[in-house]
Amino acid sequence: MAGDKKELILDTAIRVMAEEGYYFTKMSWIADRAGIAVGTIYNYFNSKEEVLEEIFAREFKKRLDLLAELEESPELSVVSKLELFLVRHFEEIKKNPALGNILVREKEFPKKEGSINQYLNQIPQSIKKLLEKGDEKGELEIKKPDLLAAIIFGSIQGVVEQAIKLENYEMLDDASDEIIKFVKLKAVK
Amino acid sequence: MAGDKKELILDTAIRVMAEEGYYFTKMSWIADRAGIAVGTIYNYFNSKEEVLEEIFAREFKKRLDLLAELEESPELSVVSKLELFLVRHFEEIKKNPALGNILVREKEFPKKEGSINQYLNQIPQSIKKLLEKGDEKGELEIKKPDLLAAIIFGSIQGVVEQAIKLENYEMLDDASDEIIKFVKLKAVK
Amino acid sequence: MAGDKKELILDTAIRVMAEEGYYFTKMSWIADRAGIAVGTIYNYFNSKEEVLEEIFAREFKKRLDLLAELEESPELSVVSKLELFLVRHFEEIKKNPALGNILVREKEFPKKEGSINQYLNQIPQSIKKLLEKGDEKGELEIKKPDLLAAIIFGSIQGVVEQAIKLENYEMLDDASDEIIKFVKLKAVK
Amino acid sequence: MAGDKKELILDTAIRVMAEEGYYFTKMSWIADRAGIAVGTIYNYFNSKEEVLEEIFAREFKKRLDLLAELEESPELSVVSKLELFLVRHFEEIKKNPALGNILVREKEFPKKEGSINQYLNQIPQSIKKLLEKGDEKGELEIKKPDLLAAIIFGSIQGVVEQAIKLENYEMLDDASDEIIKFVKLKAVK
DNA sequence: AATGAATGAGGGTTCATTCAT
DNA sequence: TATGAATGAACCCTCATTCAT
Repeated sequence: MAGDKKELILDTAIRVMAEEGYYFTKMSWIADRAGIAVGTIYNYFNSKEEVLEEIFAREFKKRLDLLAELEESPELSVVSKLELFLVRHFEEIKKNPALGNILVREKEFPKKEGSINQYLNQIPQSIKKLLEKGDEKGELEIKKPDLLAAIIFGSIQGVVEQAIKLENYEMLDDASDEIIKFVKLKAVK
Repeated sequence: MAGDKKELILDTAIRVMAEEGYYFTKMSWIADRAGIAVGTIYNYFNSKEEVLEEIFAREFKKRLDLLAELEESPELSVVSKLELFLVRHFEEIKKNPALGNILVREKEFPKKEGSINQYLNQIPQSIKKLLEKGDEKGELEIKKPDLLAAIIFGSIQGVVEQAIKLENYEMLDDASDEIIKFVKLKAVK
Repeated sequence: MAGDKKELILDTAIRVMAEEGYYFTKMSWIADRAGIAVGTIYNYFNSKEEVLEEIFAREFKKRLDLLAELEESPELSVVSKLELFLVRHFEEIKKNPALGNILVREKEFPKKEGSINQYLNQIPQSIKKLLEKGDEKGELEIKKPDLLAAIIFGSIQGVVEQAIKLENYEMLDDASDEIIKFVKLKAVK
Repeated sequence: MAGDKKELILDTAIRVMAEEGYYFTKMSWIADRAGIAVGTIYNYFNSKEEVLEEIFAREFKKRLDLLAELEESPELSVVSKLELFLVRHFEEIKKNPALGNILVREKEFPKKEGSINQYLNQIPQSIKKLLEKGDEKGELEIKKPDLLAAIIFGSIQGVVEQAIKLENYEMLDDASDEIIKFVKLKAVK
């Protein structure tokens, strides 16, 4: 019940923020769209920023959990792991493009530490680790893991961004295939 | 002289916004850092948003001009064109990372048409056109130009973003090479 | 039983308000400290202000009752009456300094008539009446009863205030003695 | 000019807060009464609380300066010093009773250190020091300086409070005389 | 009688923008 | 052109109060 209310607020916030952007979104709009009072939002969140943070925290947790899970699957090749990650990520975005929009766009919190930025950094970090593991195992040959991780993460973001902008969500179906081809360039034949 | 003042304001705005983010940046901070009065900014710009827009307009104009120029160079292969574009872009970012930071991060203007978004969309559009040209000429085989353009543009953004975050600007030197390898995957042998 | 709950609320309110001040005290804090729900407070009081009013009403009733009782004791001199009043008042404060703190500090209700101010005015009024009675009886010679009552009432408040601030409650033991010396200055020898 | 605006705000704030109490006073009322915009107040003060603090700081500074000045006048007896202090204080209150009202009433800031409370404590402290000096010099015999200072300070506050409540400002003319009689009780023969 | 989540009016504060000098 | 004090609409957040359970 209480969980439902928090969920309702988060879902509504995602929709409003996706349409308007975090900066333009007014707490009262979220309340109106959710059919509740402004004060109610503050029974579940301490601030507007915290609402956005919770969205990021939840979604990035999902991705990081998946990455962690994949990392501990010795039977899978690194390339397969990455592929599985991409497929799942794009599936999620397809289910909720509004969410993707936010995840891809809101990057304006350069100062505060315990915030959105910490999440935004963890994905490329994890991708980098995965690539390095592939190098160690002799599966891949990675000279510049930071660069490669940056490219892969950037590709993911770029695809989501364009898919939403062009409202062409089919693009997401082929995206993992295409990005993975790039990784395979580094495969030790 | 008047141009100098406008330039001073833009340069200062880039630095402040890169550090703080557009949203957090106060007009008075820009004025203080530039050593001028707030009112003076409004002699050269109509609003805070316009300052950001001018930054985007200038930088994207540079890139779009280059792309247009390249497009009209029949002697160059499409891959070379893209490569030249990437090299130049990363060079510019290396010269002024603060600028890169802004270009990559400020995406929160979903509503207004005549704004930042129009620029952010033109680059992938141009890349797409370039790829399609390559396909037409039989140089490349591009099945999904939107997707590929999204990946390339995303890669560019991702590299800049990580280079700035990790303060590893050498990454930018190798970035074009790496991204171009990906395009070459599509080359008709 | 019901009385106990009301008493519990008042006691808790006194403690919280003494620590934080009426303005800063939140109804939820009182509820938390009392181990009850906020709503329960509203079963016994109509508003936050009414809680404070009840505290004032009760404490001032005690003092005014005592003053009325003393007034009707023809066997006592006016000086003795005042002395008894002071002794009892300071005893009470010593028993519950938190209460004294509130009584002395909360004076911010200048507008509403049926409120705290009515009580705060009654004590100096009663002191004044007592002094005038002494004058009529030829026991004292009081030229400016308002002024003298103001000084006596102010002294009482001042002593309580400082005793609490300095956490020097022994000060209260000697206070009546000292203040009464002042009244004796007006005694017709 | 800038000083004038700050003075205007302070004067208006004193009047509004004297009528309504700090708690009830809205920043917009002060602005309206002063004929300026709300924002203008914030060009001179950082918060509502700071407005009140400045009022206290200024007025208490005047008193403390006077006390310090008197302390360094070896030709004056301690009793004369106290008398001069009282006379001046009551004169000031008579000139601006609204101010007196605030000084006497606003006591609700029990937590924050660098605030009103620091001032409210300094006066009794200074009076205490003065009394102790009198004792050292053999002019007075003070057994309990804390208590006596509390009584004197309380008397002062009480007189101001009643004078304002009863709108009987003549009371202030006789107040110093009366209070000083009390101090003289402690004079060595 | 007790609960505590929901309410929403209200207010302090911010800050882009203006304009008289 | 440059200035920077003045402006006031706008918005986040608070918290006393309510009421369905």
